[in-house]
Amino acid sequence: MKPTEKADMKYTNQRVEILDFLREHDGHPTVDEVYDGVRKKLTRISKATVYKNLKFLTEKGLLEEVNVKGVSRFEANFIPHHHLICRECGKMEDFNSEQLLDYSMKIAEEIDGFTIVSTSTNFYGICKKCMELKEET
Amino acid sequence: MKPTEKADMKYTNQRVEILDFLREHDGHPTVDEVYDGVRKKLTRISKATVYKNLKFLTEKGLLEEVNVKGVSRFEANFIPHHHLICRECGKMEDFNSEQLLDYSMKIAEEIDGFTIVSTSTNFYGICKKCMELKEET
DNA sequence: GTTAATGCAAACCTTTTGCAAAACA
DNA sequence: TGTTTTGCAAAAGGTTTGCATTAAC
Repeated sequence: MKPTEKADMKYTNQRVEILDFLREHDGHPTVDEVYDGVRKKLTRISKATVYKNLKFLTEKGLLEEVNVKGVSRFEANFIPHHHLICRECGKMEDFNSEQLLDYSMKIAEEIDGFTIVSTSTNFYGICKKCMELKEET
Repeated sequence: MKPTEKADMKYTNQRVEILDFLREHDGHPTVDEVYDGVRKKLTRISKATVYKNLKFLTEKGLLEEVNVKGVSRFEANFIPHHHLICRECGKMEDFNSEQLLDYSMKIAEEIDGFTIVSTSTNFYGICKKCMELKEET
């Protein structure tokens, strides 16, 4: 959590459940997945509330929005990291490499016209499951 | 262009103009920017045609779709490269570093459960223009 | 001459908004 | 109690689809 962004916000049940859900699911859930997940505990939550909170929490800096194949996904992991992305099914996993972060930030020093504050590398390929499906045919 | 993807497609005026436009504009145009740009030459083109073609050409592998702040953007540059992304305005520029590509692919060799075929690093920060705007206030 | 692509309008999401009621601090 | 947030329903955006017409090969 970014301390500077704490501000005056109310920790409603809905908000807490959404944050908890995202902290427990690091597979970068979509809006619908968050909605379905949170609804198991808060059966009466509306999708508008999910939308409002995902937007709000992203603006506050408590969540990060990423996008794969045109679909918004959310994550609560603020430790800088990389992503493994399946070109077939859109699945997205976190991948850590301190080495690569360091290397990228070093390269960032050469960049003009942009003040770089962070980097993240996407690794594109095919996940195990999709690979197996391909081999079957 | 990926030769394997050439297949049987018709090179209509609309399609050619969309491809040309994207090849001449490496600033990762949005759908609306493509539409506005192409309409200067083909005044009667419909937005549905732009949507259909952007989708079709992306599936054929002639375009790549990227996403910044929830907005789809398209590019025709298939030489592996990185991106400089402004967290303020969403502007996106290409950035080349053969070094970093090599380094990332080397790291990719360690990855289990994903067969990695390419990598791309995003450099996040603030562009010159947004930085100046911030300093004014 | 066939087949594929266009343009228009309608249909379809997905996301946002307005507002009274409820929940938080 | 005052302010923020919720939930609902309606509105707004963005994207896709159906189909007759037109263009490409």
